[in-house]
Amino acid sequence: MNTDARGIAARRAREKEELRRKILNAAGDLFTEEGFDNVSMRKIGERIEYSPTTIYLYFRDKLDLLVTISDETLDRLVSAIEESVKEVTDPVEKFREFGRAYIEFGLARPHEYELTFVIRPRYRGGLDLPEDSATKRAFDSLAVVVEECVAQGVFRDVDPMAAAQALWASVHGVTSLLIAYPDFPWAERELLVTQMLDTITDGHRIRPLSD
Amino acid sequence: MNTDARGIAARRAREKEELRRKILNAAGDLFTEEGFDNVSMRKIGERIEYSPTTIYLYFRDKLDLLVTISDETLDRLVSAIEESVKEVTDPVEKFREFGRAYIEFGLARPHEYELTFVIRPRYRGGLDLPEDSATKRAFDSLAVVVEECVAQGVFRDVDPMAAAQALWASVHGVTSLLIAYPDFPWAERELLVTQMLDTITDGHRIRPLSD
DNA sequence: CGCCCATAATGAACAGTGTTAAGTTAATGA
DNA sequence: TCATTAACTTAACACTGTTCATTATGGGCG
Repeated sequence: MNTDARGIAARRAREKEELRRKILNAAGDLFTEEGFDNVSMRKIGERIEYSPTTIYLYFRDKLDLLVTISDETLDRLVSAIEESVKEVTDPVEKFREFGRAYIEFGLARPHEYELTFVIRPRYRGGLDLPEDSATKRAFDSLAVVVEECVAQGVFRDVDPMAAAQALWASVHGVTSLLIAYPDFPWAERELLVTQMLDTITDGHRIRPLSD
Repeated sequence: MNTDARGIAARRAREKEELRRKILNAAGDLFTEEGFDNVSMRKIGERIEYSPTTIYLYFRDKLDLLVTISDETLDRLVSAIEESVKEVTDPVEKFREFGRAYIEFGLARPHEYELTFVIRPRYRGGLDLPEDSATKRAFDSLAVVVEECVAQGVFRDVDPMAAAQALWASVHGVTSLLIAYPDFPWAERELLVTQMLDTITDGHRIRPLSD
């Protein structure tokens, strides 16, 4: 979208986009402050100093807000992972880094993470993976990393996609549980995460280091 | 609670308990049929042919229903695991069976599982582990199994509690994701689960089977 | 300039929610 | 038989997401 164009129509378009962003930011902030269910359209309206019904001129409904916000979170998660991973060359370490970066992102933004991976699917079933989405890209590149590990003879001949999905499941598990049960008597967080990543990585190895 | 006693007071107590169960069953059925958020106290009342407010004579609020039902689910989960595990003697296989039985239970009752491990913590933070709870018992015995694996020299000298929690996280991850994203292009379910459990188990081994 | 019209924003309303408090009914012990 | 108490219901409150008719606003055009 060209936001630099001049002229009246362009200014109007800019203003519209501006308010859209304002709504999105207010909603996002409120969702993370109070939790999705405790945020009403009226509260959002109040915060941006617009009538609640104005929001409906910019978003279909409350779920549309959730989806839009969580899509942005998804993009940021993928970016963060790609950023973390691109420095690592060894494929096995790269595999491990995918998991580490994922957990780090989620634990740094617990509310956004929950919004995206826990709340959203309960309203909108599928995490669809259009061919060009950042999510699909991330998944594919993780599968490629697994293939490299196998090709190098370090990993057993596992199904790369299944291995990628299993890693996702594990890191999502630890992330979401740590968020959901903050008062559970967890083992020291660093130990828990490290040990999990070690175990999964070594579990794929043909011949792991014996301590 | 003595439900066999005779007399008027006893009959009354029985009737009260009966209605309590009726409410619980109706609520539980509705929760799994329609989802927690889509079930209103009025709907529950309608199903049992009582006024909605009657429910408040038996349960503090809607959350109390959720907590009570999910506590029962938790008990059944633990029982199912104990049942599955008790036949297995080899500690490593036992460790694996903990995970397998957990996933099996969750996938067989997806709505109950979600209610217990996804929805409930979003309303009531802590999964508290009183000393005598079934949950605590299950966790402890899993940690013991890990200790046995270490003692036998099969597992590396990992922190048993961290290993138990990491296994929980992984199996919760795969269970909850499979439930939450039914339309995701998952690898074949059996393969995904088996490969995950293999990986985690082998990841703990000092000397795994090389493929 | 002054009118018209599209666009933006709003207020009122609807059907639904969880929950409380006052009111009604029915069964019991004295 | 009567008063008491437990069980249950009715009415209401404050709130929700959302729709629709209404009002304001500001730019294009005669």
